[in-house]
Amino acid sequence: MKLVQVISEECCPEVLSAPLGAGEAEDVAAALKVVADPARLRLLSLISNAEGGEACVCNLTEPLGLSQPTISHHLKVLADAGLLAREQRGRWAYYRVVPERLELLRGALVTPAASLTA
Amino acid sequence: MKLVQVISEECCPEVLSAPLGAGEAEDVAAALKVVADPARLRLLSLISNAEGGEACVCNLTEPLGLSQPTISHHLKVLADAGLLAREQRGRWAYYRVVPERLELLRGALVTPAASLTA
DNA sequence: CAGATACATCGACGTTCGTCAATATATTGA
DNA sequence: TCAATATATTGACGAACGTCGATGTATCTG
Repeated sequence: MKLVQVISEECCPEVLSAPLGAGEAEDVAAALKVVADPARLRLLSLISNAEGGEACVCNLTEPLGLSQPTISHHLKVLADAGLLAREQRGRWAYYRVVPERLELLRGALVTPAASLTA
Repeated sequence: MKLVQVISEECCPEVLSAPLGAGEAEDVAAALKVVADPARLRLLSLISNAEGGEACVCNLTEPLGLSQPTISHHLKVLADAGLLAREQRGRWAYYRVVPERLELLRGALVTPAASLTA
């Protein structure tokens, strides 16, 4: 997961605003790929709607119906992409959504018409 | 590619606004997966910035450096997802971006804070 | 220190996906 | 009708990805 660094640094240019270079396209695609997974979308959704806006792994394993290693894996992917913040408290690891990062992703999908409207 | 129908019909709920069900998560993920590919992002970008906002396959093969069948494949994926409109004129097939569909995708990634601001 | 709990990492397996060469289909023009 | 052009479809291959069981690591408790 080396893409993560790239994502954190310069992602994401608006796809429709100017012809996308090969490198830019890969960066944006990598960033979108993180979110283009049902399990990870549900994790974002569940954490965002949890009490206090945060949740530990133990709260997420059951509702998703996936194994604990799988949940941990997805949380790591999301955290590496900057979409989740991780905080260790005792033996629990609490995750919370980083909305700014999601907004950056949204920005990549802006349409020229919508930009003028805003 | 049966997902296409689903996408066209009811996609996409806001991920962070309410706990996402398994089915909804799969729908949104499928819709995002269409866009989470470097070649398809460049196609959207090139077509959007082409003269008249449209382009035929012959104009897209060279700049992407991919084979004609691969370009046709990606165009079909994008068109099936409703992100591109296809029009046959003579022996050429012209594609143009459907901005509304992209906006729908953006809507799925809205953050609660951003919704209030808007 | 020993056991239990919460989470991360590792290694492996099956599936999905992007890509291409080969071929099929369709439209134009001579 | 026949050749040429533009695009779509098919079949196959390799790489990437999601998933799991087994194991490792860290923290708390008695």
